[in-house]
Amino acid sequence: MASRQTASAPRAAQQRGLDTRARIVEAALAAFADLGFDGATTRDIAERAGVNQGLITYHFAGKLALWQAAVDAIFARLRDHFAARLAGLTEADAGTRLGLLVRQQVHFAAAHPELHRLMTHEGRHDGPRLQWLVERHVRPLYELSISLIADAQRAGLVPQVAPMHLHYLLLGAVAHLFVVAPECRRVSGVDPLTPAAIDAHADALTAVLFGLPPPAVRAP
Amino acid sequence: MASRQTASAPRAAQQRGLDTRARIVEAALAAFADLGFDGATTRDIAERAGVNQGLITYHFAGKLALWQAAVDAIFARLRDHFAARLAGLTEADAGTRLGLLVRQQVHFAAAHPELHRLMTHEGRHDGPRLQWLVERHVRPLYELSISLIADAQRAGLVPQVAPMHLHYLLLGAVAHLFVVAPECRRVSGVDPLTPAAIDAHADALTAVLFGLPPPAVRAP
DNA sequence: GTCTATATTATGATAGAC
DNA sequence: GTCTATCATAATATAGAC
Repeated sequence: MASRQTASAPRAAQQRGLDTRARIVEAALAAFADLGFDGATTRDIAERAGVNQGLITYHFAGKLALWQAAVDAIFARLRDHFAARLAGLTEADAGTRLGLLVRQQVHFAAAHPELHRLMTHEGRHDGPRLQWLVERHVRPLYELSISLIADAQRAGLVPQVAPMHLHYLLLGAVAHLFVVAPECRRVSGVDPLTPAAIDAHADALTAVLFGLPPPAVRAP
Repeated sequence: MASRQTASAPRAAQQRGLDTRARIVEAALAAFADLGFDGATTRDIAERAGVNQGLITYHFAGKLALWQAAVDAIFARLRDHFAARLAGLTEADAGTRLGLLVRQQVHFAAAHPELHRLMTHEGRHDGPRLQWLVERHVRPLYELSISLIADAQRAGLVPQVAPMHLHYLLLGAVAHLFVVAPECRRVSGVDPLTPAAIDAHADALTAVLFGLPPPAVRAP
């Protein structure tokens, strides 16, 4: 990496650089999720991160490289979330597994709406950015999702329709409420980001999906 | 309106102006749905409409007024769609009515993905534009949706959860596939905008929602 | 590593010819 | 009604001081 110093260089300056880099990535993630690639400006990102605009060019090759770093960060967060909460669940039956997975998706979407906001920006135009995003992050998750849905179908837990449709149907059902949270607040008066509303949304989704009341094992 | 001529003025020029105006609104709708208010440029809109950029300033007070005209146009299309296809269905039972309504929403979202693309752009930031959008267009539709959901719940057709959650859950489930159609094409190889895929999505949604195979009465 | 200053391009809006 | 030309502003990226 261009900003990495040699082994004999002062550690303090190196550490400071990494912190700044992380703060820039965090600000970039928020900005890109809010406004999309073209809508977000490097000036705004620098301001959100509390640094000068010139520093972005120092730490990243350009706006695209910064966007890629932000995308990597949010997908890493997604993997961490599910690795931490669904580990050692391979022995549970397919129904319990899918139910918890769906609840965890709702909780993640509420805690990190940046992911779906980013995806709804990028998913609508084909091009080099979408190609990179799909090959690097989306495809593995999509294939995992499809195989889990097929498992649940073999167990008779969800309708026997094409898994692709079930996948996108669930994705939209899980996340749309949190993507348009300000609209929901205005039209209904309810803030969907409160813990009670998040749980209510997970309950609604599992009730619709399984035609049943929510499972006894609740998500943390 | 500033462009309206007096009664004695030539009708041909007036008609030409209205046609141009309509073409600009159409191009603006596509651009705003694709890129959002800030991302879309008046130059791009003028180019898509095949007119000069200066004409936009002549026909509309500014970018905001053009955006409002585009929003009015897509919501008028929504009302026309449902007025034409669900008229005289008040005698049908609540189940048939809700099933057909959901199928029609899928068909509309596929035929006019601009509506949900617009809403997912505007719904995420509060401000004057969202306020205008909600008060003018969203609130009446939201209240209609909530009352239809409550009807279906009284008939025992859908789970007894808060109608607001069911509303946003359905909206996302209906439209997300079409909003991110390019992503779907890349990751799954399926074009969601083909008639077969649209029907398959409607089938999947009704199967999940009612826990049943699709109804005998199919949407046209 | 961080900042200031600036070159270059593209935006929304306007003025005025036809 | 429609077009060309242009202004003022704000964008990304760069150069160079500290």
